[in-house]
Amino acid sequence: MREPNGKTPTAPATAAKPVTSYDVAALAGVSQSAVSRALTPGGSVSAATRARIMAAVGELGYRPNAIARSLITQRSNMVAIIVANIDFHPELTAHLARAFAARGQHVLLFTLEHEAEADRVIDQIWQYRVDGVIAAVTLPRQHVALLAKRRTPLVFINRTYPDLPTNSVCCDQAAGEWLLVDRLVAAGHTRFGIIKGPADSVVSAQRVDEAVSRLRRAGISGIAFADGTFDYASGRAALHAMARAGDDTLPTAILCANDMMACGALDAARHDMGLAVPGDIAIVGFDGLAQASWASYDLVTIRQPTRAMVDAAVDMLVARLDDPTLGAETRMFAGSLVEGSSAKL
Amino acid sequence: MREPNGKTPTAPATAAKPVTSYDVAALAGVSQSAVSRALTPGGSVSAATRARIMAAVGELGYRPNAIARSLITQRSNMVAIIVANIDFHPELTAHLARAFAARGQHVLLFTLEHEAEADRVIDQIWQYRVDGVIAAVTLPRQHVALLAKRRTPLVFINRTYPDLPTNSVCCDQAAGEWLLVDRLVAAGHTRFGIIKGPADSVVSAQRVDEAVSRLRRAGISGIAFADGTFDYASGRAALHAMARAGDDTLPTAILCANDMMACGALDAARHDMGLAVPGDIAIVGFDGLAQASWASYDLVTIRQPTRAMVDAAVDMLVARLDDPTLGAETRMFAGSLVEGSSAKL
DNA sequence: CCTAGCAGTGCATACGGATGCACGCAACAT
DNA sequence: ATGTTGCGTGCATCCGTATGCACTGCTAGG
Repeated sequence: MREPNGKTPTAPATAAKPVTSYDVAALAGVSQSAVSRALTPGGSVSAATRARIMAAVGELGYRPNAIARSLITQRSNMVAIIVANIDFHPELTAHLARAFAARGQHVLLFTLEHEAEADRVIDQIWQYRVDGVIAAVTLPRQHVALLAKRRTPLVFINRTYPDLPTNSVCCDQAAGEWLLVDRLVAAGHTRFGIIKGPADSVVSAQRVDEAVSRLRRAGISGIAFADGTFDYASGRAALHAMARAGDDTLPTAILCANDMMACGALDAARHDMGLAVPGDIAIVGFDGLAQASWASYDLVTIRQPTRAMVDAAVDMLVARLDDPTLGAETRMFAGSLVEGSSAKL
Repeated sequence: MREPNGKTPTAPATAAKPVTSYDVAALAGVSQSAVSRALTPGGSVSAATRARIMAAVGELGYRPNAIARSLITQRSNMVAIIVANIDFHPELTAHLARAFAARGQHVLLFTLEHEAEADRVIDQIWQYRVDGVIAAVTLPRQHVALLAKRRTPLVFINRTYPDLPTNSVCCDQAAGEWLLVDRLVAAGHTRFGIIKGPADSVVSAQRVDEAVSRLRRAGISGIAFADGTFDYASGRAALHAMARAGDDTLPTAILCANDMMACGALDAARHDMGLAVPGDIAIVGFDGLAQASWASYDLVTIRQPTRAMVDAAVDMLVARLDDPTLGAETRMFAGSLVEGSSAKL
């Protein structure tokens, strides 16, 4: 059963026992180590032997077992990607997957809805001995420390830990918000509203804080706030809430913590309240979401250079796989103003 | 170096050699097999021993090595997900990831842009000895056959192979298109246009074919066609192309192979051509994309029950992991008509 | 002609955990 | 007191690949 019998030189369509390097070695008349060396780029094998082995590989349809290889080499060639809610940045995940595939790394995908799930995820990540981690979520500090202790490279996207040496690739949220605020102020707006993202999102907090401080600096007070959860419906509801709270003094400019909520707010203004955008009210977002530039919205927003950021993150991680002694690094990218028609600038 | 010396009862913050079940065994004063059994649900260990082992596990921070476990158990607890272009169905990937996480399976994500990449992907999948595969893309028949031969369960989403016994979870595209066509015909439309998806997409082909045959059946001919690539810009461009080609006889109803192109077509009509939707032209899509129901678009479309389909696919796959002898099965889901305002029905 | 060097090869072992098997020991029935 | 269960435990082995080491020839240098 173990040995191929003489009647079936080519593999029969039955049962298909997993074919190992020993099978290849037997067929090629060499040792298992020769097979291993023949398949390793730097392996020391004669051309003739390699040819015989390759022929056997082809005949048996042998593929090395990555699991077994990982066990011995102590490298899984897998990286974990942790995203908070994939719906919000689909292109990010897609680009990451492609970029890692190009580097010969495989992607283990983890999505979490609440920070509490981070425990479970970190546990799994560790068990699978991934080579590195890309996190587009905020992880508890103890987990960051744990990964550092395990010498597992970790690169954050759009978040940093001021007191922890972490690698990260960020879009300059401050510069982006300042630009938006400055342009809106210059356009004559004095009554501002801000639609926040979820309370546990550092990205939202950062954007909102920067906007507020910049507004204060411009001498503007009496900012209206409304809470959202980064999704369309919450942006739409937030503008309604603002209208209810502010009686008839709705702000003339609304800063949204992301594009999706800006789209919701825009629809609330235009469709629900019959307001003209940007005539009666200006609405701006942040992210550079594809849909935000669709003609019906055509948002004024800050576009993050997602592709470049992803490439940088992958570069940074791969560099640390090759040389674990590299120190912490933060690469900052500038967002670009998208001059849409949802605000007169 | 290998043995913890007396000076550091708790692990020092340096170097952090990987801790194995042998380390735990030594600390707890038992054999390695006892450790393994203590961590296995059905393991035969006394309560006292288990407690000692668990204490040691906690002290050392031991986590079993999933790679090593996979090697011996012949189960990686990983499933591969292959998606064509994650941007188009972000929620699909997200739901899959969550559903599998809930079943204790991990997700290896593969994205491909062209079918040619399937070779590479299948190779990788095989090397990692994944337990199963979910494919939201069309794979070459030889690869389907290969996976079947390797006894790797495979579940397709929204595609079937008429002559191959494959598992799949589908949304009834025919019923959906028929419903759209019937309603539009009943509403009095006689001049139809169809915006196709990419040529290599079976989903597009299926939707278009069903629409065409239903229109013929209703005695309608002279259908205008335009090619798209499933994305927003191509939908917008397609309507322009149709207007150019058809001189001044633009169809009064446009069937789009997906929602994203429908959004593009709608913007082309409304913003570029100054047409009223649905007054001058009716536009319908297919998918039930989140953005399609945003107020600015409010598309008439067929919503696929994505969550239910994903759950079904995961159920189907997991069932086949537990019992590989299960036969091929296809589960069909009905889409639901979303009565938006992009067409008068 | 002798020896150093080197390319090729096989042997043996390691990676880390799961599991069949045998054995020790206690509880129970006879 | 003896035989029968059966639980808890350790020993040994296995999964499939990579790699250090020893060994074989063969070539080149002296």
